[in-house]
Amino acid sequence: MIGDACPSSKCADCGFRSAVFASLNAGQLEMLTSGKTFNAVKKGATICKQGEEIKAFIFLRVGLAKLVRNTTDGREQIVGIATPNDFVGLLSLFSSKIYQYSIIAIEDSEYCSVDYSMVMDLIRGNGVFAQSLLEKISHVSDILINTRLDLDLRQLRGRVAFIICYFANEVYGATKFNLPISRKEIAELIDMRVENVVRILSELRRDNIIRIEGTTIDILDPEKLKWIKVHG
Amino acid sequence: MIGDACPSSKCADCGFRSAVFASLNAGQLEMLTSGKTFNAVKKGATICKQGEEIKAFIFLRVGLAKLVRNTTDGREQIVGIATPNDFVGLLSLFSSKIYQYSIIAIEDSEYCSVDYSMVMDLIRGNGVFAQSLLEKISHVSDILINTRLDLDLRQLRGRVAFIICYFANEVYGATKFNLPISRKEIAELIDMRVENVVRILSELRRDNIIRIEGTTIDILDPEKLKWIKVHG
DNA sequence: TACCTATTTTGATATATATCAACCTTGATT
DNA sequence: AATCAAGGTTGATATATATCAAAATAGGTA
Repeated sequence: MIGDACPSSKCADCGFRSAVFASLNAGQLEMLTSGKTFNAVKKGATICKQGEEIKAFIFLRVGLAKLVRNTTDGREQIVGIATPNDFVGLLSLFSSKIYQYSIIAIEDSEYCSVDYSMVMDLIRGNGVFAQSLLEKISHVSDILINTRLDLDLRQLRGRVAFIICYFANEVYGATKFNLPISRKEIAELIDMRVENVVRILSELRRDNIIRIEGTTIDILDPEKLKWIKVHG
Repeated sequence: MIGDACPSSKCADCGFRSAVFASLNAGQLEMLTSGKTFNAVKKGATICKQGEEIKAFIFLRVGLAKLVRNTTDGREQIVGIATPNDFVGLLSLFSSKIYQYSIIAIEDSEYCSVDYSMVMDLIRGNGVFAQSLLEKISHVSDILINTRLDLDLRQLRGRVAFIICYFANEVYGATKFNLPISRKEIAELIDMRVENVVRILSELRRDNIIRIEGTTIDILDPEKLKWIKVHG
């Protein structure tokens, strides 16, 4: 499960290149290729653990993961969802020596780890790369903060609608999808209690706004759902 | 009020140098010195406005400012407080062409503006500078996110205690201080209603945990306040 | 001073959310 | 098939928070 070769062994061919590594030259890409580690993990696997030393820069290539924070009083809080190409792994990379959050796969996933010191060398040696990394990390942080602020303004109905829209629009790009997280995890993600998540989902179903079949959610009335997300 | 000369006209002598600009060489510092604008503003002044184009990198040298977000439905939300040397002005600098938040002085303040393109040039030309900027922005974002997540776990009593402790410990370093923001602004900062802010402050006073004299707050029982902040 | 207006404060009440308890599903295991 | 554990669901109730109304206070201005 650890340290497999990357399917396309050259990082130059990897889909990620366009995203952050576009500015690297041939030599730097070669360094990256030989220094990275490819990993494939099953749903539920821990990719990195809160509190442990940061040794690598983590890239989600395929799949889905949750960022989890264990609070001092023993509760769990889901900080956000990491999707391929969004560089959530960057989050506290430069501000701390230890991971602020755990990253746990919520779908079968593939990711690459790039040695921390190698990334630092690339930053110092390539200003354009540094700039693009600044833009990425800034963007990821901004989205996270703005999402949180948006959620804070809403009451529970609006938060649940928000999260359904999020998975539909941002993650799956479809009105019908498999919810990758449990009711309890939804609760941890939007700061509410399991019972209320369930209750509100039931209400949305009763009002024919969504259909729930097992783990599948089907949005029947996107307009009404959006209205609840904004006003409710 | 705009474009005054900086008291110490060379950025090399400025207290900020140690913070981010330590890695700049003489020529780069000279460029910075000639390209920056120094500003002194009164309490209440708008330093930058949400939605406007980002043209400069803003540095708070002296004073205190609030980051304000106007929501789509007309409410105001205070994202955070900017203190001298903490580089809150960095927040969305690299992820957007427009300011995500307004910055408004809540005490008489002084700040410097550095042209956006100049900062970009420095990043591209000086990897160590880029790295230190990455660390700063990452740190600022991390604190903001973690604070928000902490607040989200608490109920109102805990949030009010949190904010009192914040001003006492992080901003003024004293148990007795002048609250720089109104009750309404406290409410906007920690997502609650003015009436409840007032009510809880009154409770804290009644229980001899704090004393309130006009705009001054005096923490009488730091231990109890901390307990409420954590458990309340 | 007298007169505004905004902020602060308190109380009564409605609404939203959490808690507690019970039961139902589902999937895994024996 | 029987058992079990975990997640899911619903209802009744307690608690927390928002809303509405009204009064007190402070600051600015004619």
